[in-house]
Amino acid sequence: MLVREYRTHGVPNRPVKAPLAPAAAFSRAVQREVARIPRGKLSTYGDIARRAGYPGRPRQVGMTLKALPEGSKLPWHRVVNALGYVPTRGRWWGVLEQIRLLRREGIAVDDDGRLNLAKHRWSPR
DNA sequence: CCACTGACTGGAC
DNA sequence: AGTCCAGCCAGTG
Repeated sequence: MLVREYRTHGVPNRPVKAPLAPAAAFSRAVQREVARIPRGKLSTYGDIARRAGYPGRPRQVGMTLKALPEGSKLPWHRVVNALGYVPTRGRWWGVLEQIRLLRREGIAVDDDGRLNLAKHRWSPR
């Protein structure tokens, strides 16, 4: 399975000895946290980054999700931005797909991708 | 090497 | 409530 991974050197409290080593740990941590989001619930890039142990790295979470393989079973669609809408930046059809998947889980999303984040935002126990 | 672009966020104003 | 901006860091040209 091809999953592009990103370096995490420079992460506060988590110095990486070999700067050129791919950060498999980052990718794995992110995927682990995304996998925990229950059906019908939402999370944000920032939340995932924090829970994965990399606070302040929401952008890298986005990069990791973007790099997921086509048939990934990960509920990547449950991750939206902190402003409460499905991110469009740098994507084309992924947006419509994400909206479709969210609606299928009972989350109301308007055609512009806006949704009620406060209502569905998930916090792990 | 420099500039710019990404599935971002929190704080400042 | 909107806009700006620094921080973020791998890729690309």
